[in-house]
Amino acid sequence: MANNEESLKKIISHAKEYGFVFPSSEIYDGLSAVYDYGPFGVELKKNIAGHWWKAMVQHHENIVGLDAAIFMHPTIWKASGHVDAFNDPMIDNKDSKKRYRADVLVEDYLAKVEEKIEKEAEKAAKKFGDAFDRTMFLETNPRVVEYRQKIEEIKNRLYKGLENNDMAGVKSLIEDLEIVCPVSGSRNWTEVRQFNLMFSTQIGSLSEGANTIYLRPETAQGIFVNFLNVQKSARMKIPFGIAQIGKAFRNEIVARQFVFRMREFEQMEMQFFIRPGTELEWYKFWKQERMNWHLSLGLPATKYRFHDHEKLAHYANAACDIEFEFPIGFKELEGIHSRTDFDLGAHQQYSGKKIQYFDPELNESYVPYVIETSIGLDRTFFAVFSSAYEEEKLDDGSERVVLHLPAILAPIKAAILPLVAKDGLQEKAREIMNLLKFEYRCHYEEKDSIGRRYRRQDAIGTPYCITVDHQTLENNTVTIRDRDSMKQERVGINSINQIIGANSGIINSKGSIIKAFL
RNA sequence: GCGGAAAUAGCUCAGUCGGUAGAGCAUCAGCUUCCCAAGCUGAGGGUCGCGGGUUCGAGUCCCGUUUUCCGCUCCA
Repeated sequence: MANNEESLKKIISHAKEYGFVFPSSEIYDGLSAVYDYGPFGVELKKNIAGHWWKAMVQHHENIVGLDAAIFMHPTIWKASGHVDAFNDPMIDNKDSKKRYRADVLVEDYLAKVEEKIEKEAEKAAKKFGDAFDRTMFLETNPRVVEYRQKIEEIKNRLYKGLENNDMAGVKSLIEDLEIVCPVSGSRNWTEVRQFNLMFSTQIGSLSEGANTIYLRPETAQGIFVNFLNVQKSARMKIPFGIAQIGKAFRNEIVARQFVFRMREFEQMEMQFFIRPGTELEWYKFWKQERMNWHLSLGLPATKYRFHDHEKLAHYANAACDIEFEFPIGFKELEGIHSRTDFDLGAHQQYSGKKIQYFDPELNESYVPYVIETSIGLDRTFFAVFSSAYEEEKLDDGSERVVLHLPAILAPIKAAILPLVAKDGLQEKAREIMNLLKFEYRCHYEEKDSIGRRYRRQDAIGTPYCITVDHQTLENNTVTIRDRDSMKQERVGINSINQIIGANSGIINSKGSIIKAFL
């Protein structure tokens, strides 16, 4: 564990020092759990997203893309269950460290008062026997009336507080009632906090009456509400999928561990629509298909594992995670869920619009079932970056820091380096740079010794260094250096393009081509 | 959110008893022209996270706060 802590720190430092990831708003002390991607980070991230998009949309004829807006109609979040499930006021007891729903604490208190009324009523019933009129008693007995007034008062304050988002009011209610923690028995409470997972903002001018809308907490709903648009416009037949890459926002209580859990993050999701009854078959298919994609990146297979969910979410009838061994341990990287017809069904109900598919083979209409694959782009970045990082001890006793990034994902595909900055080598190197730069992101560098320049490229994961030397001027050949083996080969200038192209396809770190997606 | 630890240059860190802000690496300019970092010369870069307090004087002591890491908690 100590080693992992160390390695996480080193990875964060490296990410910052070499322009991959910066803490957000750093000059203002930073913003908790928000990060910015630097010049090389953005390239790596875009390459990951592009690779995923290709694997999903380009390589599967029955998957199409979508880019839905972050703002969506508020009712969508009612239909999806996000509003109800994540709107609770919470309070912690500082002594027992237990967390409670503030409204439940108050309701428990009310239940006790009700009990007292009940006891009074029982007592009176015994006393008066057959002559006891319960309704009359409840309305006239001074002690009971007092209790009932108190209940009304408390309820009023509670509901007013909840409705107006007045958490301080709810807190003072708990204080006034002298509610104690059932565990510690103390009244040492924290403030009441609304644990709403969703960020909200207002849309429309205030004069028109502002409406609260939410920043989407997942991209999936944008796909569901566009189901018919996509299916009809692209003439899709079930089974088919809709893929989307986009930002989502969650107001996490604890958002930590570098880019693993951020408040603003990017998801790559694909919802696959199928015939009801076929979901377990497709679930199995996508489980394997997605794992194949991960393995095609060439990171060690031992770093991946499935984690099947035993406790299923309200919408799912089968679910698993693909977990990756981050420096912080095995954690969720991607989720694969069989969501049944929960989402489309809910939107059909809430919108009042029929969301069904007419299946010509069955000659009937139905609400399709859904298999979801949802992967965190930032997490994939973290997975690739952290497992690529190596402090390598070399045979000559020296050390280098190298990122063994899959060539297809590397921010810079090749560095063009004149061996020395004279004798016309620079001009020749520029020529080669101009040949390559329209096809690949390349880097030209003439400063410092050649060895130092190689190391700099190693540190940002550039798979190839192309060195122009005096021989280049004579016979148009260059040396091409492989990042991982540090071996060099002399090749003709006109074959460079092909070499980079072939190897910046889908290869693993050892250089062998993975066939799964070719 | 609770508890613990930390915060000094881009990175890693030193800074003694409270007395003028330091190093290595990195960066930049030049020299060198060499196929795997650490050759030479020079330069830039810091309100010591931020705000108070104690003191003649605070990077150093005290309080608060922010951020980060760890544990707990939470997590569709």
